Amino acid sequence: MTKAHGFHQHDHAACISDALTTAEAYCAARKLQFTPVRRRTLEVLLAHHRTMGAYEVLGHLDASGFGAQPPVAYRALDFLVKHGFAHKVEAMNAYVACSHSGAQHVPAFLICRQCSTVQEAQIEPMQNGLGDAANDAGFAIERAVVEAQGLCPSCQQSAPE
Amino acid sequence: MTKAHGFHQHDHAACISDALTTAEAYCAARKLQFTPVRRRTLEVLLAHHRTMGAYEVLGHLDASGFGAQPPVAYRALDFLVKHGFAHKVEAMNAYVACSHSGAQHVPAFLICRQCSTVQEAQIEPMQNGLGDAANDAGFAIERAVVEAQGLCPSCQQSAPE
DNA sequence: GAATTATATGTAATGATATAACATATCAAG
DNA sequence: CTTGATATGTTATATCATTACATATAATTC
Ligand SMILES: [Zn+2]
Ligand SMILES: [Zn+2]
Ligand SMILES: [Zn+2]
Ligand SMILES: [Zn+2]
Repeated sequence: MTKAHGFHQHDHAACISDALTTAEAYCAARKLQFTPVRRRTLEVLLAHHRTMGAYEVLGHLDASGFGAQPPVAYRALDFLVKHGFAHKVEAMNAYVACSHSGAQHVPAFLICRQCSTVQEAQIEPMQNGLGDAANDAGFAIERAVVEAQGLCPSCQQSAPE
Repeated sequence: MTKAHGFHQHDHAACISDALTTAEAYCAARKLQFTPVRRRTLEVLLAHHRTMGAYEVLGHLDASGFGAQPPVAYRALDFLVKHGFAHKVEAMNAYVACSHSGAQHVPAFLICRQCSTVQEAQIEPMQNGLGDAANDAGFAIERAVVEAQGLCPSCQQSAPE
């Protein structure tokens, strides 16, 4: 089975299973608790393979027998984001599974304003001009949010404006 | 009078008056309506010289005799953002007056996680690796959000952790 | 300059996103 | 087994943002 991954197709089943295996191994190595609700949250993000709001994720967790209140989703999502298994897309207040699981990276997103599809890209940490600005200011960067908004290939055709 | 601007001091009164003059001229040239509520909103952002939530801005507008309901602030802020007089810091759901008023630019922010001070920097649009990723994907970038989170110079001393 | 259209403002109601606080349960270490 | 740390569940509340609609002002057309 294939499914859209960003703007292309790919083997979705393998993609899910790889990401779960990677997360499991990462947690085992660091003695992090990859608990059922955290695992299920990652599964939900991976299965949908697009950005999801916390309440949408929560609906799936509730349906799977976990708690039904917002902190259930927010805590699991915070765990996944903290350890790099998922990212928060700040411009959408939404979450997405990481497409480069395992690799340490600065995530960057291409967000289509028409169809809301999001593709994760990788950028060079200090090669974006921001590093220079931070050095000049004496600012110590810990995390970077890089999000581009525009039109994806297919939406450029349907809305050529 | 001087006031913190990002991480340094500067002549704040001149900074406010320059930005208002620039906005006024820009609007006059394009026949945009720089109405009292829009002007006051920019004044409020400029006077505080830091990020402000929409409801905090709304409080000042209400106190100045404008409407007291959220759309009053959101509409004025949207106008300012649309025309480049202010920016939204997505990672904080907050707004800040532009520090480079008049110049067309891709805004980038250095956000201190401890004191919440935000400094605006400028980056080269297509020189940040994101341009390459977008070209590869056939994605047409219209707008970019670039926000670095970390510790500002003074907070590095007080929290050297 | 009156009629028409577009733009802007004010308000009420609601929706969407996120956290604080606290009780209970489970896990890790001594 | 006891203790302390971590994780989960629930209630309530805080914070951010929009829809819908009425009224007012500005720009355009005749
Ligand atoms: Zn990633
Ligand atoms: Zn699209
Ligand atoms: Zn700016
Ligand atoms: Zn600081």
